[in-house]
Amino acid sequence: MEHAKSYNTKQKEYILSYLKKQKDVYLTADEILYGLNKKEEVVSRATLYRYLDCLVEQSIVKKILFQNETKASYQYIESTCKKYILKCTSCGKIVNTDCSDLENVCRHLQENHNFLIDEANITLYGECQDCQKKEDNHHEED
Amino acid sequence: MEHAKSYNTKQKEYILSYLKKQKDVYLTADEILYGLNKKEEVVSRATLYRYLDCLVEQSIVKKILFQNETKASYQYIESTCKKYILKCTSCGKIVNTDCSDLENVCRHLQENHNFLIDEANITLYGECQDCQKKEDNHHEED
DNA sequence: ATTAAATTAAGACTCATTTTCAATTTGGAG
DNA sequence: CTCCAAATTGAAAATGAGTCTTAATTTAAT
Repeated sequence: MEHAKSYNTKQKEYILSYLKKQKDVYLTADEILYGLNKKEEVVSRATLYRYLDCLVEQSIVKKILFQNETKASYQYIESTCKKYILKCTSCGKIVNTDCSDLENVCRHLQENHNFLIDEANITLYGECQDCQKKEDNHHEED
Repeated sequence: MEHAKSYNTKQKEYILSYLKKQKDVYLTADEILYGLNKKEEVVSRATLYRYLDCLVEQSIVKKILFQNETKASYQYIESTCKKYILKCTSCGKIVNTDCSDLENVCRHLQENHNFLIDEANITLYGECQDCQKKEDNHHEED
């Protein structure tokens, strides 16, 4: 009997419904607090963190600590159908994709490397198209 | 002229040569400090962090913040020829691989999704072979 | 040997997150 | 509905990784 009984509270309702409304966005705790405050749905920082942990535990919310960031980001899992995250290390832009080739690699890693990838938890870093173009321009200017 | 002149010091020598000796291991700042202390090659915490930043900047050392960990881990880049990291979320084990399928996906993402992946910075999470077996056993017992 | 610039160590500081604890809320039993 | 134990909350203190400050030391070029 791991989990105790759970009570419904307005704070939980505020937090979860706020996250559900966000589309394709990863929000930090501060951003969530700010968004809720604007709606006058005030929740304390401690409660937010506590409930986020709980939602992550239940696989309702995804928690990501992007490389080179100090704050964690959260997303309601069904808010995007695209699974894989590509994050640009230059401008920070996030591209969600469903690339089937990546899916196939996961199958390959399972079958040939005996490693079962958690596909809901893949983030690749690199440079987006715009930033690649900017790089090119800079080189031409030199 | 961005960078000032750099001096050689025994602290830098201690840190870099310690990292070079490690094979296929990712070490936290604390682990590096502990290792150096044992060798009586004492370096202050501030110096360690400062020099690590510098090594990361120069792409001599790789810095990774694994999901669900609070401390960053560091590795001398040439200490493994295998590029990609598979990390087991059950037991924490790290498997380094060179899987060419993964390499091909990176090419595909460049050619078809216009995203240039940083291949030196790929970590996938999942379950290693041993932990998958353990899971199976538990299910049989139920 | 001199000296300016770079580096160091120690400890103060920051800031995201966690913990503590007293006060409040929830929901089931009566 | 009323009571009450258990769960939850908010405020503030605590934690802990990493950064910054400062005075003292080291480096290396002259």
